Amino acid sequence: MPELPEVETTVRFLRPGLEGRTIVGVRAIDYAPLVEPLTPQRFAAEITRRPITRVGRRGKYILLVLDGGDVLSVHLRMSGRLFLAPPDMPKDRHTRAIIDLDSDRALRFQNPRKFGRMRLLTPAEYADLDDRLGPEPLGPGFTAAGLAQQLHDRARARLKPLLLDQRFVAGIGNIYADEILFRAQLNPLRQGGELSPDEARKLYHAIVDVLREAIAAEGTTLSDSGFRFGWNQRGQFAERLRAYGRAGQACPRCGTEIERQKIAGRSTHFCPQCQN
DNA sequence: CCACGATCCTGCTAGC
DNA sequence: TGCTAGCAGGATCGTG
Repeated sequence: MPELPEVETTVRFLRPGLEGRTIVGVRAIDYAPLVEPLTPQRFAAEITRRPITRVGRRGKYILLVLDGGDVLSVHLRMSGRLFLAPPDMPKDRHTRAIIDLDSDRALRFQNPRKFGRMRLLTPAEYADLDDRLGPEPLGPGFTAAGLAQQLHDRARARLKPLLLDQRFVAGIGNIYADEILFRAQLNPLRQGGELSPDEARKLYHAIVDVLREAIAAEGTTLSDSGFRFGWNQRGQFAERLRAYGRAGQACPRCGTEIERQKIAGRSTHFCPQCQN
């Protein structure tokens, strides 16, 4: 569930409750890989008593910048939720960590599938992470000319796996990749190098516009177990999806049936008529 | 360089 | 209605 718009929505709701607060303890870490390579005890000891100076996002990573410059990064992967709750709220079976603060809220991490990860990074380690990620699609460094160059550099790769590649552009996942290609009227099997300058520009604007609109709608919640932010609120973008999850339904642009096909190992939804 | 499949996990649901 | 196989928003690694 969590792609850039969902992570950004999460960050916006966490920020007021986290910035300026100090971590006073860590509870409920029930499986080691969550905080590897540290042990849960070591992880807790390392972050306890440290003030949070800033809350940010890079791609799909949530970043808590600690006093001194170390970064606590949180990746929600497929099923993670991160929210502020009363410290004494009973933990359910998906609660994987509770970070206590010097306030009346605690930061709670829920993660049914245990794919999510938290890591304490030194500034140098964060710089490495930053280097491994492509441009922020909503940042000043992402331009139409830059994207055209990147498409040239990755000329033989298909568009769908390209958009999913976090080194290409940071933050796009399966839902928004399909929505972006629908918006740009590009077939997911097209190769980066074969796009005309006009098509590359369309792709650029589709990336920016779809992500902005999804953030404005506070993300996509597809099911009861899907993405939530704040106090269990749902995102509103699901009702505005035009390709993802709509296999067999009429294309909202031309009426042709939306097709579903496995590409890059991921279910891919597109209009065979107007994405050609 | 690129595609593909396996892997890490658990919950949900489509189909029988 | 009840069961179960297969699929799911992510990322990484090994193979060909």
